Amino acid sequence: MGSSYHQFCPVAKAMELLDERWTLLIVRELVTGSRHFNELRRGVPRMSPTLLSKRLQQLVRAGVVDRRTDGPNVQYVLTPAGEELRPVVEALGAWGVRWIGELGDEDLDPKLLLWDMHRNIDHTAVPNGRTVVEFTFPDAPTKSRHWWLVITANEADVCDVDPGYEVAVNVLTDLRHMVEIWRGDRSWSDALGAGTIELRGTPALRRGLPTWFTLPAFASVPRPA
Amino acid sequence: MGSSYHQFCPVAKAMELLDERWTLLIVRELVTGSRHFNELRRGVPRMSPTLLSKRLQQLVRAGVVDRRTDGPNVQYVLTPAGEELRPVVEALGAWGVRWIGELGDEDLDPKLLLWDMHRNIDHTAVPNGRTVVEFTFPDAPTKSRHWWLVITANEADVCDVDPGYEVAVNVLTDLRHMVEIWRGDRSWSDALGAGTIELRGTPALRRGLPTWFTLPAFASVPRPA
DNA sequence: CAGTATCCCTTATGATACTG
DNA sequence: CAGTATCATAAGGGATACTG
Repeated sequence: MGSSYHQFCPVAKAMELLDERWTLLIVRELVTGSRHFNELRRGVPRMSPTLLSKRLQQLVRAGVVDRRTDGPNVQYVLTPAGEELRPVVEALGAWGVRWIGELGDEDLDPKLLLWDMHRNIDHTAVPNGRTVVEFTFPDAPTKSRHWWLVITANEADVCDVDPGYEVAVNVLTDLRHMVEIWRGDRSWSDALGAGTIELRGTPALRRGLPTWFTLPAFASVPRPA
Repeated sequence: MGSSYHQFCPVAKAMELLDERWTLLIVRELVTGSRHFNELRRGVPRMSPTLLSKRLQQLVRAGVVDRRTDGPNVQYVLTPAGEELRPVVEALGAWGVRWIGELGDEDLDPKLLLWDMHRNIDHTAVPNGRTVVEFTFPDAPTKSRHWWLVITANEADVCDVDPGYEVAVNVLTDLRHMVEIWRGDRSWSDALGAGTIELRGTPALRRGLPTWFTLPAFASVPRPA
């Protein structure tokens, strides 16, 4: 646990738990719906598993997370106390998207982007059967230039190798532009109009694609003038 | 500045700035209205001035705080971006007061308590002229057992030595109980009824005293059943 | 009042490899 | 899948004293 501030103020008491590196990002992952250890890892890929494990234990001890085991099965679930951290995460997201606009190249992780998109798919909007979306980031290093999202009725998988299925739509854009759309810094239609992003596929599928994804909540936060 | 999470998520970007030790407590102080270096210090007494200075510089660089100089006079003021951290601080306070109830003895700092009370006085409720409130914490070590609040029309001073003026009301209670009232864990009337706190003075002044202070915002947050 | 200057030292955490 | 084990480094930060 973080060391004490020696203050009775609830802000200080809350931060004793929450100001440690990574902690609130794990809460964010849990709020987003991740439950399994390796699922959480994908949301915080730069964190060592040792540290993730330690943080989860701290959150359990703090009463924020419940660790449920069912045989070999392990789940991490937010307690009521943890669930009430959602407004904190949302407030931070809203603030961050308004006031920390500048992203470094270091912040642009295609794997993280695809991971995030894959769990925000509106399956009711995607055509029936199997739909494959290919992402091509011409500016990315060779090995992280191509990604595939394989979407079925109630699942979606991220691939960094060609799964071999027919591609419905190919999304061509610089990684940064795709991230900007995803964060709500720019709308699909703006980016398409400006030509910073290109969709390849049948007109119907190209028109449909932007509706297949539900942008994160903070994307709709109005930006400062 | 805190090191990068290498994530484009605004929660992560926000936390790169805010998850460093003390940072959000300084923001809390600024939100509360403190402007001067030594005024801020009193709100985070366990922080070394070097570190406070460093944090303030970080906040200035991040565009959250504006450092204004007028000759020898220095003021730290929240920018619009900083002002918008208020909801974050409030969300943390509301969460903390609901879910981090247990205070260690280490968290009970009488100086901090008096400092916090002194800036939350409703001067319109206090009798005209000079009003002195003495606090006696029988459980505290000798040197921090007695405190005085000297309230005048538009000022209030905290003293740890008897200022010599006539005392209007003497508040007698364990430090912990006073903190509980201040945090809203318990109401004045509850505590008075239970006898965990005692007021000495004329009936009118004793009745009036609870109205002289405006409890912090989080005090009114409903607690979990 | 508004900070700097040092100094030491713990401990947090990144990196990597490994296990049931 | 769900973690543990180990290690070495950096640096974060506490304490204290001092200055214009």
